[in-house]
Amino acid sequence: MRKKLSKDFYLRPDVLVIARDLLGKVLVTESAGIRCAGRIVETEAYNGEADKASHAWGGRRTSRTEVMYATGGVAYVYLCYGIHHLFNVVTNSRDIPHAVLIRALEPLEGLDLMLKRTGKNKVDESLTRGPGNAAKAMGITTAMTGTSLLGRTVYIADDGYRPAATDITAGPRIGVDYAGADALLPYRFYIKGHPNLSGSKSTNNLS
DNA sequence: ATGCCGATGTCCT
DNA sequence: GGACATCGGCATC
Repeated sequence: MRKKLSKDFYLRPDVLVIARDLLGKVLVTESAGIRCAGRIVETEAYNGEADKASHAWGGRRTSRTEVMYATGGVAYVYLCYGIHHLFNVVTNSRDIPHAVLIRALEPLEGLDLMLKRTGKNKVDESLTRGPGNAAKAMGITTAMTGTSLLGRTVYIADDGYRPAATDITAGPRIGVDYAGADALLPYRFYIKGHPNLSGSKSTNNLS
């Protein structure tokens, strides 16, 4: 039984708490009556204007990033390296550009459609590992940016699953070396040892 | 197991 | 023109 997360979940002021709470929740998309779902196993928090790794660093506003300043509970999807569509959840109040990047999923439902979208012929760990792959499998594109997460096409739900607190780990974000000291902040959250995690063994604290 | 490379839209200098 | 919240393939250790 899945219960869609309410607006209040996204309006909370601490994006780090939200990024952590999203671990174990279920991301759902629906298109042409077919549903796909995946459990969130890796996230990254982007902490607003003060965070040098964020697209909203220094209060930058462009047509691409404008949606980060919207009231929490909408999608921010942007094109990375001109190829990959990356899915983020916008949080906090209007004009506070907090967001959480969904970096990896455990596939749960709609596997046939995920395979079709990604052009793969079998389900393996790579199907939803990493933000580009996860969005592709779920059918998420930049066309969805600004979409409410309280609707039907894309949302996040709680099915009662709770990761063990001892399995939740925080570490530095991936691919943000340009952000100087902010690159070292432990803003990446993940379920320790999960097979769908992005990053290397060392970044996942596995020897 | 690790490292380099190319693909390429949006933003910045 | 260059950098970038990435990925898969191929080369090399």
